[in-house]
Amino acid sequence: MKWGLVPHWSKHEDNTLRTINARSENLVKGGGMWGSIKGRKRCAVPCEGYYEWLKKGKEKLPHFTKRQDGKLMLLAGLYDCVTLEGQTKPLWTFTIVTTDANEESRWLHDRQPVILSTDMSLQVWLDTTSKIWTSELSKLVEPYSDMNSPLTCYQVSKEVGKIGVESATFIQPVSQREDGIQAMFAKQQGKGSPSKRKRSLSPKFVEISPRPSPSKVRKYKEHISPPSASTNVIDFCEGGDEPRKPKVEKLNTWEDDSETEYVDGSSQSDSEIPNHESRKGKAKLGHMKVSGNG
DNA sequence: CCAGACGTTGTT
DNA sequence: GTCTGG
DNA sequence: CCAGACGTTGTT
DNA sequence: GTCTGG
Repeated sequence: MKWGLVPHWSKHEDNTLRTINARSENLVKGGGMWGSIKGRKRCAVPCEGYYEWLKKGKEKLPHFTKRQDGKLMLLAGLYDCVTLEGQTKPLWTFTIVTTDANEESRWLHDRQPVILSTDMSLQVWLDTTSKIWTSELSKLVEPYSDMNSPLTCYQVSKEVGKIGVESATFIQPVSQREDGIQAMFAKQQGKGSPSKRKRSLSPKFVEISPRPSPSKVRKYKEHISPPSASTNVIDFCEGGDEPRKPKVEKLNTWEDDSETEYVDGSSQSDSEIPNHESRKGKAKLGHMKVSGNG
């Protein structure tokens, strides 16, 4: 299952219609490419939270938003499945529904994923038996306002924005990293030889694979990548109920190949679309399970 | 009728 | 798939 | 050090 | 190619 929904009527890979987000306004409005999907193929996307880049002039400061209670967040999503011409394997993809940012998070960005915070909302969203969009669903995709499940948001390391680098530590507050005790300690240790300093200053993350050169990445973006931008970058983790430390089962590598499991017990290899996309979506950081009918 | 469009966020 | 414009 | 940016109009 | 921000 890959982030970036490819509609089931697609013949070939079409990056312009591979959407990472679906605007709730367009679901409510009706018509368009969501018409044939929104009534039948809704899913929930579990994650620790989502990244958003605060634009401060020229600066782009990544922030992480999550539930204050530390439980997994469930985002409203749509999914689809298509076997493209010349392919044998079906391609499973999903998109995340966005809505206006609520007042509390508007300082950060004008959009926000739709968060399913109650059993009720989850049930309603995942119930596709009617196969149609209802006014009840339209209510669900309004800006987040569940006072019983408050969110929290804080700045995180800019490392998260680097191509080809992944770490569960990216969801930690920047105050505990760049400015914090760890960094101080690292600097002290490095006082001696330059080589030691270099080593001790950057164990903030584990570099999994060689970072491609900017030019390569640029080419890669131009030719292969899905929509050039994503607002909501998600770290997916294993499903579950208990709050826990982010557990990274399988970090992305440039030639990563992971399996996605589905509720029906089947699984699919994720090898076709290489890392740039997963890097954008971080959809392969750990395993993701998709709930819903189909 | 048929061909063509259908999307999102934002340079992560 | 489904709607719209020509 | 090295990844990433590298522009211009704007006001009409 | 070259500069700069982190």
